[in-house]
Amino acid sequence: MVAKATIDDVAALAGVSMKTVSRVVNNEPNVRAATREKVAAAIAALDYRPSQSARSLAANRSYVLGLLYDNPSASYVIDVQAGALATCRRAGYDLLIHPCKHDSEELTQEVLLLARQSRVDGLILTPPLSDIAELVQGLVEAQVPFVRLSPTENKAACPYVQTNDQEAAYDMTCKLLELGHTRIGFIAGHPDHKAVTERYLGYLAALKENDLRYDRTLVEQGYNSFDSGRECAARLLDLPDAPTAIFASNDDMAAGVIIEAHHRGIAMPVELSVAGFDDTPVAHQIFPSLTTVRQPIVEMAGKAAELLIKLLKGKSVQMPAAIMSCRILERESTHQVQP
Amino acid sequence: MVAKATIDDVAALAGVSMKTVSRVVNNEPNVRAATREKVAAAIAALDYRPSQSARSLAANRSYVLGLLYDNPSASYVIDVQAGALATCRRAGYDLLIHPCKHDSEELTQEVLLLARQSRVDGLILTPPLSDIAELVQGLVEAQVPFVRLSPTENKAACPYVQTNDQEAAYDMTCKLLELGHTRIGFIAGHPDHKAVTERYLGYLAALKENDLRYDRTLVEQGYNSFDSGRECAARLLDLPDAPTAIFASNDDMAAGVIIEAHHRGIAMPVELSVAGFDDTPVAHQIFPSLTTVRQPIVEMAGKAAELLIKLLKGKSVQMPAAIMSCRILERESTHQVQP
DNA sequence: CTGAAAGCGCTAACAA
DNA sequence: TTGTTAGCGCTTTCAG
Repeated sequence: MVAKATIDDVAALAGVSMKTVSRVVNNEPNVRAATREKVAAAIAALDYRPSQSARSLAANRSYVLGLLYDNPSASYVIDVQAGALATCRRAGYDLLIHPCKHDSEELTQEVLLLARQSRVDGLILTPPLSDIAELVQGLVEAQVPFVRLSPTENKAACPYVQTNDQEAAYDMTCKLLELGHTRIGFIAGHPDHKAVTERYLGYLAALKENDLRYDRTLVEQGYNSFDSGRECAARLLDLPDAPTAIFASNDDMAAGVIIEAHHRGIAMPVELSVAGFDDTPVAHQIFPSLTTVRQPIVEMAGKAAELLIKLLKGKSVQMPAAIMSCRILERESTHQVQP
Repeated sequence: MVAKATIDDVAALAGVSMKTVSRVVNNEPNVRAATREKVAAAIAALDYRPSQSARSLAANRSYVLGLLYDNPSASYVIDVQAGALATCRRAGYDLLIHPCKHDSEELTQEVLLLARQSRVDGLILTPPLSDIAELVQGLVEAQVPFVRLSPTENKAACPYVQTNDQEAAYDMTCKLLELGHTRIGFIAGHPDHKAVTERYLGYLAALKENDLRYDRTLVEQGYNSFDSGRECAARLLDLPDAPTAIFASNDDMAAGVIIEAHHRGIAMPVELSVAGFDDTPVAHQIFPSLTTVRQPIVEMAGKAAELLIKLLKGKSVQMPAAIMSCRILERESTHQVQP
């Protein structure tokens, strides 16, 4: 490897002090335009690249954000990563990923270590970690800067980004009602995953709004997985008075519904309408393709990283920080109820 | 944040020198057991955590590995990340993710920057980046340590990990032949993605081995995506003498085949057998569930990280470094040919 | 607007 | 087996 130029080399070549070079590199004010150009030329000539480790040690910041998640959906995680990274790159930050177990005993300690070792300057939490009270509490106490995606509790703890997904669940339910369905099955999300379970509230609100009585047998407890969706669907379809539409709290479970219906020879969407939530890749790779809700995950994560960086710069961030909109995607799996 | 203890504090409390503490922390030899314990006690008492930035600067290594990828399959990327991270954690490393564009002009420069800024000590390249000659060349020249997953070219450049996936493609084709299929359509992978396109060789070898003449019209050029798979399927199914089985080079394209067949009212697997490759989540979320090939991706990535860390420690790594085995998963989408 | 000096917290090289 | 002395390459502080 070619010997790397240091800030001293640049300073010498430009005929200025180290500090001036530092100012130019960091876009600090108080440098004459002419000086700035001279330094820029020297930097270019030497192909100088600041050492991150030296910067980190001296400035006591790593210029790295940590992304925490415990989510089995690969597409969700990839989207969050992509959004966060896009912002990071623009701002000169890198992203350290840190998958973990939301039910681990040592979760808080493990995460605090990241900050204590000065590996990350701040953290982005995604559901269901956004709602782990102990973790949130621990970060607040240790004064580690962080932002959350889709938290449902203790929203004052830190800035956050969320969507109107409860409203979208309401709209989706209304759409099914408009199609003439009166018996709409619902598959709830994993109890530990608040952001998903709250979609249930949208379902309930829509029923109430339309004066439909709430039938407890139409609601099944799922666990966000394909298999759990399939099991819930089996129970719903076994009902003497089975639903004509099933709304699952996420796409994986909705896919389970569709597969279970296929195996029973139920024609979709004519005999059964199915709706999901998330617009994961499976939603359009399945037959019939799934009517679902798309959240702007990439944008949310980008916004979250943006808020975090703002926070790191000491700027105050007003809360609630950002609420973004979901969109219903009507595809093949929903249909007018049959007489 | 509580004032963090430094190595000096530990040394003072333990009544030894800074260097001895350093030795204990880094598990270096030449410390008496008693001293080691004394230091360990002091570390525990102060809850001392070494600063990564200071370590990085002094030792000139970041203890961070970089993971490079340009792969649209979320599940593939997540699996690679999981495998690499598992190894990293055991070895005290962190993982920086770096998605990029394999056809970008500045790819090599951009990647070299990561190493030059001392952000990463070494890199893991995944397909299709494993086969970007300029990038590989650039890393070799800059003496940046790296390992590759599933490279097909210039294998002497660095250690690598691969699977016997060409053999698996051969086996899968044989399996279809055994089921009585003689007209087996094949959907090739994206030309830029060598690791996928080479599966075609397995298909060809199986035909040859079984004395089946090669029919050019049965082979379609796909681009790894669901949509391209669907388009290829449409062309194959439009053939006057359409195939009774279609083998797609990956699951996304196979899913496209299944959906296209559904829309044409073709009963699967009775009228058409479909096989894929990769065992992505869609493979079992689709109807009929997909017969496919599972590569041990998590293990491969773990092994790759292991090799890289070995390399960083100056140990020599023999090449070819590791070849891992694929497994065919027979599910619902393949069936005896109909008379 | 610019610069000199003093570290950041650790490891490396060398002594003892 | 242990300790001492120098830095690593930057940013910060404070002086000009």
